[in-house]
Amino acid sequence: MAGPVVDPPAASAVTPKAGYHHGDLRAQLIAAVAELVESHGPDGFSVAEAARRAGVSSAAPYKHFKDRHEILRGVVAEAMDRLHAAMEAGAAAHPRGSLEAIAAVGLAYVDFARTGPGVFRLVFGLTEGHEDDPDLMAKGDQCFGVVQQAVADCLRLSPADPEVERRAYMLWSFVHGHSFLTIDMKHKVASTGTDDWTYLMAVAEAILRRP
Amino acid sequence: MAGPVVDPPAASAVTPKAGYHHGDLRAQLIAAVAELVESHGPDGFSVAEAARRAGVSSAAPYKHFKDRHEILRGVVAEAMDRLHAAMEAGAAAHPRGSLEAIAAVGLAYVDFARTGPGVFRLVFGLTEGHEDDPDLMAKGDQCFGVVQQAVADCLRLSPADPEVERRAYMLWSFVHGHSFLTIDMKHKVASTGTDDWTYLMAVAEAILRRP
DNA sequence: CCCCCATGTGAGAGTTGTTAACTTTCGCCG
DNA sequence: CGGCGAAAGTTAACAACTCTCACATGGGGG
Repeated sequence: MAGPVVDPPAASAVTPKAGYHHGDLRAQLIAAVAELVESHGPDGFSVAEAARRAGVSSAAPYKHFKDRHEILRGVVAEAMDRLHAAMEAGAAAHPRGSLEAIAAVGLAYVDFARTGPGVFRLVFGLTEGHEDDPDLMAKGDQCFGVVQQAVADCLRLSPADPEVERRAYMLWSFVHGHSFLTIDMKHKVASTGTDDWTYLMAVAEAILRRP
Repeated sequence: MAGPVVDPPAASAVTPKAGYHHGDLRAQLIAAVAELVESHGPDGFSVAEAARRAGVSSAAPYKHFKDRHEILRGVVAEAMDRLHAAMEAGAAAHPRGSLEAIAAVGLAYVDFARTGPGVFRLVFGLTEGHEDDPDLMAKGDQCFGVVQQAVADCLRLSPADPEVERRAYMLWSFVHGHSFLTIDMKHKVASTGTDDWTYLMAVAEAILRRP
């Protein structure tokens, strides 16, 4: 790729290092890359620029990551952890088995997408050399697990019940689709006619209170 | 980027040119890029490699596209046309206003995603310099229009009716989400427990046969 | 206290994006 | 029919980027 990747080649939110040994480079690189992905799209980042932002030479990142793809994977892993935590928190904020708990999980998902559309798309668009990174797959399953558990609680069934899996999948498609559409079409917002919470409650009700 | 972008640096499905003047370079570049995106991810393509595949010098593409982003946009535009056509065809294959017509539109969508996951993701992940390319937005609206029309027919209301918009959006979220999940988790397929058609019919019914 | 190795630096090879100046070919007009 | 201008290709060049290798550094465990 040619041309400078960013507008102000310096200046960043990640505070640079202190001495020769950085002490926290790996995390700072991930933060810097997340920022870049957010502002310039998934292929609008460069290892070099991330290094610059962290205040290290352009070769330093390769002590922590095999190649640029591995950095992306790092960003995704971190993001999925955050997503998982947010979903758990959403569920925990309401009585177990309530529809509210389910809607809250969905809302956490949508909020996650809206506050970091670039990273969100990265998370679900990663298909380079890591189609089946076991670590990422595990984290993905962990997230789905939250939905599954909430649905199981609501239906008073085991999480492994096929009926639970079916409805959890339905719910997730819905939330996932809404998240994507909502960040793709920032124009014509409020296509739902209502706010997210009401919308998600309606969906949860429709999917869970049926034969 | 470093390193060759593809495995066999030559050999391609797009047959190279004939004489000095290629005659069809623009289209062949788009085809080549679509192939690359499909096999190496959205940022796994390079203008140079696309040119190589089309049998021209690496500067030739710039006679047809301003920069690499414009090539991507070309790929997306072509893909959206195909998607739109497939959706229309799906709707046309069933009686107007039937649930089947709606399910068929959804199935076209899902099939499109499945047969070209890379391009599909590209279509809905394009956020570089063209967040609001009027041409692409128009094509997007065209696609949503098919859903909207099918829903309107089914409910016997005007496509502009807010109720139609609301349900069309719901339906689209669902289909969109299912499409994404289906290509993301190729593993644990058939999470729905049924085939796509049955699934989509159930969803259409649930969303359209309600207060 | 000292040495070791994880973590940094610098230079360099190879690739890419993009532009500029050129050349070739096609079709059209006098 | 000749030539000419625009469209479409080529080569050359530059800056940036990825990634490697040999070397430097310094903090923590023996």
